[in-house]
Amino acid sequence: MNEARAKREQRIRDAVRAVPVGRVASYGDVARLAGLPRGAREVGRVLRELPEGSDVPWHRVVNSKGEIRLALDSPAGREQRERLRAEGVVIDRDRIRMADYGWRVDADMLVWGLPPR
DNA sequence: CTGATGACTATAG
DNA sequence: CCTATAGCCATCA
Repeated sequence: MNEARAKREQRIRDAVRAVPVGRVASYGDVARLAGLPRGAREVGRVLRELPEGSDVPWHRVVNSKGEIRLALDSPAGREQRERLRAEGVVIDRDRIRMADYGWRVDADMLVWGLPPR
């Protein structure tokens, strides 16, 4: 029905799947990784629509300031904090220090000995 | 088509 | 840190 849309959504989910355990990425980061530099908002929509039990690590996506945007008291909000803490991500005063846990694609690639570019 | 919406973001004060 | 403002863009009523 809507090929283009399905394709974009798939790319966004794949980009989120690329975020390593114990690291987080912003909506904008994910959008860029998915080839949609202006698609931060769409990333949010796609995550919001993920089916229960999806293998997409949606909890590793936060805003550019390192804040979790789901309500603190909501089930999903608690779930996100829970999962992140379980992965070793420190949430200090309701936010995550991106300097420490933000996924730096280039640096990680070097560490993993991947694409030189 | 129009206007409202929003798991967004950058910038200015 | 906070508020305001302005871009952004797919989606929906």
